[in-house]
Amino acid sequence: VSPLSMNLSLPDQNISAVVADSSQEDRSSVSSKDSAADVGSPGFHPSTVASPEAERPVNDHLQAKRARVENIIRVMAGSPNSRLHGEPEKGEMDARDSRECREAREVYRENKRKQRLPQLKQLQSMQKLLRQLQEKFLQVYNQEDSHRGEREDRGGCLEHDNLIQSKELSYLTNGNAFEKKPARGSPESKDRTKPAEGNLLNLRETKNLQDTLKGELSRVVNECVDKVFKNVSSSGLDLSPLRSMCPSPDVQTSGGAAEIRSQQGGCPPQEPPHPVEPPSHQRSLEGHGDTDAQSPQDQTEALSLVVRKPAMAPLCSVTPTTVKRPYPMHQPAFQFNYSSPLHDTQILEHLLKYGPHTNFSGLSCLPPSLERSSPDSGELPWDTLSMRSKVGPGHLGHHPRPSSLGSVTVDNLCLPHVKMECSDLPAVSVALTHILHIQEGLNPNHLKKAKLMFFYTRYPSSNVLKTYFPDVKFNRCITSQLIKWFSNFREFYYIQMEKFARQAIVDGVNNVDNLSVSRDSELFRALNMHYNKANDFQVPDRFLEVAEITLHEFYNAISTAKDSDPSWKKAIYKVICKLDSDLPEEFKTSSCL
DNA sequence: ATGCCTCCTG
DNA sequence: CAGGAGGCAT
Repeated sequence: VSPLSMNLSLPDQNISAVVADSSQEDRSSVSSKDSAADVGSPGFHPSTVASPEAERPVNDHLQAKRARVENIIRVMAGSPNSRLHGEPEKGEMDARDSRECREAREVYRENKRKQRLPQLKQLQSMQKLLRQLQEKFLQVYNQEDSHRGEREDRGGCLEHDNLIQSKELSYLTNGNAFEKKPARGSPESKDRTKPAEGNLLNLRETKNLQDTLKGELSRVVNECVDKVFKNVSSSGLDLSPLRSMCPSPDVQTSGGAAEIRSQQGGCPPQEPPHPVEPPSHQRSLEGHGDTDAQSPQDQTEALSLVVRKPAMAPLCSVTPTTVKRPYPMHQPAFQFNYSSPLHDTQILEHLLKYGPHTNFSGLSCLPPSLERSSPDSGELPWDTLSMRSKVGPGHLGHHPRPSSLGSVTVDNLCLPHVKMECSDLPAVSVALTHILHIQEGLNPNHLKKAKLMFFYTRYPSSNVLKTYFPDVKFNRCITSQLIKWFSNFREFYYIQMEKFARQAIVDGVNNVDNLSVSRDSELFRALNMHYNKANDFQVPDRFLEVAEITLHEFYNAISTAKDSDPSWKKAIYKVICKLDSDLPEEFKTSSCL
C-alpha cells in the first residue's frame, strides 16, 4: 500500500445518537415576554406612542428582578434551538444528514450550514441547569448590589455610571415596557423627561432602553460572575495560578479567525437591518438579533449555541481583549475528557447544589487543576473569557469587532479559544465555557490546532485526526474537511519547498549540504508564518529536519531535471510521508492550544 | 463504488 | 482555505 494513498476509513459515526429533538422546551420563561420589548421599529414616531403601562409603579422590584433574571438568562443561555425565522427546519437535526452526505454536494453544503446541530438533549438539560446557575449568580449579585452601588456612586467613570443606571431601571411592569434613564451623553439625554412627570414611553426611548438594557444586563452578569468568583476565592479555596497550565493563549482571535473562511457554511455576512443608529456604546449589542426580533425565538442571544444564519448573525460582537501570554504549548493543558459529556452537567449540578462557595475537590470529573485557581481570579472580568459573539457562517472572524461593554457573548465557533483563556478562571467559567464548547463542526481553533499538528505529521490518518480532535464530532464531512486542511497544508509546504529549492539553484548552491533549514531560514519563517502565525508554539526540531530533507529532495530532483516528469513530485511525497512523528499527548486532550 | 491524493482555481 | 477535476487504490 502506497503511503500516499492511505485510505482513511470513515466508519459512520453514530450521528443517530444526536437526537433529532428540536423541541423548544424551557423557553417559555424567557420568551413569553419578549414581544413588547421590540416596539422600536423605524416607522414609529416617539412622541405619538403611549404606553398604557407607564402608570405602573416604576419600582416594582419583583418585576424588575424577574425581568433581569430573564434577560440575563436569555443572554447567557441562548437556546440551541433558536433559529432564524424563515430558516427551514427541514432536515435539521436529522440523522440522515450524515447518511445522505454522500449523495450530493448540496447535502454536503447543507450539512456545513447545519454544523450547529448539537447534541440537543445534553445541551437542553445543561442549559436548564445553566439558567438555574445564572439565577444563583444573580442572587449573589443582589446580595452585594447595594454595597457596590454605594461604592460606585463615588466612582464616576462612564462605565460605572452605566452600571448605576442599570440599577435605576424603571420597569413599567407588563414585562417589557420599561423605562430607563438614557445613558449619559446619549441623544436621549436632552429630551429625556422624568418619570415623575408622567410621560409615556415613546418608541425611541423604548428602543434605546432596550439596547441599553441589553448591555447593562450583560454587565450585570459580568459583575455577578466576578462576585461569585471573588467569593470563591475568599472562601478559602486554594486558588493558585493556572497560567502555566494553558499554553499559548491566542490573542489575535480576529486574525486567527480570519484565516478560516467558509468552512462553517460560507454564507456571506449580512448586517441586520438597522434603521436607527444607536449610540456607539450600544451598537455592539444591537446586532445580536432581537433588535428586529419578531418572536420569542429571536431572543437577545449571546451564548446561543446555535450558528445562525448570517442575517441574524451579529455584526458587532465583542472583540476579545485578552492578554497575550505566549507559552510553548508543550506544557500540559487542561485535560478535559471530552468523551464524557455528563461532566458538564455534573459541574453545573454541583454548582447549583452547593453554590459557588464550595470547592470542587469532590468533583471527580473535574481536572485537578480546577481546584487551583488564581487568587485574583475573582478580579478577572468575565470579559477575559474572550467570549465573542457567535458569528454566522460567513462571519468567521472576518471583521474585527469593536469592543463593547463587556457583553457576555460567545463566539461558539471559537469556543476553544474561550477555553484557552479558561485557565485563568475558576471552575465555574470553565464549566460554562466547556458546556458551550460542546458543538459540532470545526472552528478556527481547530484549524489552528491542525496547523500545529502539521509540524509533527504531514499525513495524519483519519484515526489520528479523530484521536486528536476529541471534541469534534466526526462525520464524513468533518473528516473530509480536516483531511482537506492537511492537504492544503501540504500543498503550501511543498510549494514553499519547491520555491526555495529552485531559488537555491538559481542562487548557485551547488551542493545539497549547503542547503540547510534552521529557525533563521527564510524558508522556515515562511512556514512558521503559515502554520504558527502567532508564533506562540515551539516548533519541534524534527520539523526542521523534515523540512531540510524535503528541501534536499526538491533540490536534488530539480537539479537532476527530474521535474520534467509530470509526476516527479510523487517520489518526494513518498519520502516525506514516512517522516511523520508522533503527536504529543497534549494535542490529544487539550484544546488549549 | 468509495475514499484520498494532488493539482488547479477562486 | 474550499471546490472541483482527475487519478489511483481498495
